Amino acid sequence: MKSNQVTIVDIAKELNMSKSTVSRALTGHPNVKPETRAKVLELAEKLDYQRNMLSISLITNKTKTIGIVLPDFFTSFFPQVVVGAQEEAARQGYSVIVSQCNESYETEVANSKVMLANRVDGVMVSLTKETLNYDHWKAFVRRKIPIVFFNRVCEEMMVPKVVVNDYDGAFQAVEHLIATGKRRIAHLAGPSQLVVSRKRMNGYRDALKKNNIPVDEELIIEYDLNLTKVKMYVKHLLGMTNPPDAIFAVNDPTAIEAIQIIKQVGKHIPDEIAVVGFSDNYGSNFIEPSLTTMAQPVKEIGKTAMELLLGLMDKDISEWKPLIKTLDTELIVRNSTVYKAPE
Amino acid sequence: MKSNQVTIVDIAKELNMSKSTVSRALTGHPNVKPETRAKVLELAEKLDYQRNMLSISLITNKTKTIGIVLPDFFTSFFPQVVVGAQEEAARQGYSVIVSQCNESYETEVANSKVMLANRVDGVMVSLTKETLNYDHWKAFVRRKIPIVFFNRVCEEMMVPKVVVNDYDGAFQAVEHLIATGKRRIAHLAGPSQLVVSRKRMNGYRDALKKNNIPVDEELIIEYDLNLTKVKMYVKHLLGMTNPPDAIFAVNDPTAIEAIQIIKQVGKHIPDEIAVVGFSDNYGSNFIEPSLTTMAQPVKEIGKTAMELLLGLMDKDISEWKPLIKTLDTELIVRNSTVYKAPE
DNA sequence: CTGTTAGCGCTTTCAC
DNA sequence: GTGAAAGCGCTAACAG
Repeated sequence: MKSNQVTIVDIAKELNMSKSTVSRALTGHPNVKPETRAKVLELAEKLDYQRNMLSISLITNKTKTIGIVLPDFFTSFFPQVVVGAQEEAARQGYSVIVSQCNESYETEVANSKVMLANRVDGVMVSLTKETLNYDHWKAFVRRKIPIVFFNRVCEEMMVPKVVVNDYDGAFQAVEHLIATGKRRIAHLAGPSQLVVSRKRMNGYRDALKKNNIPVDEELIIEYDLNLTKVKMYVKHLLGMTNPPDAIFAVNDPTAIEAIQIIKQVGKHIPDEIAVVGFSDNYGSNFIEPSLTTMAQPVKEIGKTAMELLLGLMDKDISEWKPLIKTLDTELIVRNSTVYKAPE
Repeated sequence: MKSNQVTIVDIAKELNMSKSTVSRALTGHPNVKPETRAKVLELAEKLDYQRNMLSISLITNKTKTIGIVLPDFFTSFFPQVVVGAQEEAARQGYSVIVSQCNESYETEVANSKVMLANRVDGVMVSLTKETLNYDHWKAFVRRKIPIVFFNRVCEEMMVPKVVVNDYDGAFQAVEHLIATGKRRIAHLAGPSQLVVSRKRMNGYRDALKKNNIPVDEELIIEYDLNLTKVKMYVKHLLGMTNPPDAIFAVNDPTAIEAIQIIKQVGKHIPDEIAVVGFSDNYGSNFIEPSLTTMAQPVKEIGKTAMELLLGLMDKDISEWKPLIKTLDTELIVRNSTVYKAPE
């Protein structure tokens, strides 16, 4: 089956010159007679010639393609990260292969193989909540393919990472609750294998301690982020003899779920129980009451990770400093902690 | 700079055999002595050999890669479509390059070039709201690269398309409003260059006509989907001497925006004014009041489009029937049209 | 069963 | 300035 794409040979034949000349004309090589170049360019334009990156990649051993591997596409978080990353990649002449893993470790491994087979020049990775083994990513380091983690990072690998100040964010969020008069603050935490979960947990604990509020382990529920379980947890918390007066949730979907349960039960937010989330996902501003949350600079995360990654491109592996970029979160106060009547 | 990846030559040299034998062993060719194959496979495993798809693609003129071009990543709609599409692609051994265009025609054109340069085997496309010229997509047809449109389709190109029954959906949505006793139903419509906008508009008009409700052009506002404008439109509608008692919005973000304005103004939903959206995006179920909407089978759309596309792969261009697959929407009745107290 | 050869589309020496 | 030849990593056609 003959290709339908115009090649350099086609142009060379048509113009009765060598392919090297055509190639030179096309790539802007200086040693070409202007007249020749013009002829080539004109015909290329006319025939709608497109360079075949495949062959170039084969020669240069570079594909100008970056792989992005994500745990999920469910909330607005990761898609927005992709937007930021893709913009930066495009700016530097790279394209992007995205795959999401449905939070499955197996899919993550499979996706990493796809990236390898497609010879990406680098990968930007956020781990699934199941991932405990990193061999498939270490393979990239072994092959000297740059890798940058973001959000859900792998602590044991000495490669660049982009995170937000989860500890500080959680700390601030909890201090905000304390400032509004709350004292029994529960924490719906994420699974401890995720660094973000642990950091947010620590921020939560330290904020309480700093304010001389004893940490009540009964108020801390660690779960696997399977949202269907939130109902049970919230009901349990509300049914305690000494129930919490606030909930700090590890992320917005959890917080939103919690708000809905609390409303069903008929408790008043924020007076009886306040809620704070994390990330400022799409929807958090229009749930009723609107959700107070720590906003993450989503596009910025994508952009930064991509910049870091592309910066590694020409460098030797020895220069891959395990640089950790920490971006700032921002507290967005909404009605789930401080009620403000609409104007 | 030497590649860091193990090649067939490396294995052949190590094992002291020809590269063709190694290649055959690796690809499962029958004519290889089991013993030889075992040796090759073992070493390949040990050296962590990965086939270079680039060279194979160069030979076969197939990349086993599908491009997906989307107008935006803002709502949950397109990311979810990607999930469905990617699953199906992976199932059939294809990987996927995704790019989103920020609703910009120029970016769409640029992205189409990237797809071409990367020699994708096919593309799945949903147009930006700006796109009026389709030359960049027609180039794919000219090169016999299969193309399938979905959601925001190009009517003038005779290629397969995946859509939902926008007309029927709109019709049903409006009839639902009428069934709840509404008579003055406004329509916040999308830009008329989008087929979906026109179809939903027609469904709206016909539902009114069928129920002997005169179409009042003053109640129809066509806009460019720039959400910041919704406030003005809704205030205008509510301020009319004979204001509408319901709004049918072209999509959920518009409807959600409208609900927030209506609440600000202090009108009661759904009694004074009901609202219906389209798509059942993430968030529509937990806005207060929750949004009645026509749900689209998102993942199904992605899966179907990918199936259609991959089905075209071995076919000659003459067999690309301009098949249009229409998937069904489903009315989800929530509190923005029929108030139901929580249990 | 295995080895040799040619070639995918392009760039890049090395000649002239 | 331009052409000829080699080669990126792999497969396929042709010999043995």
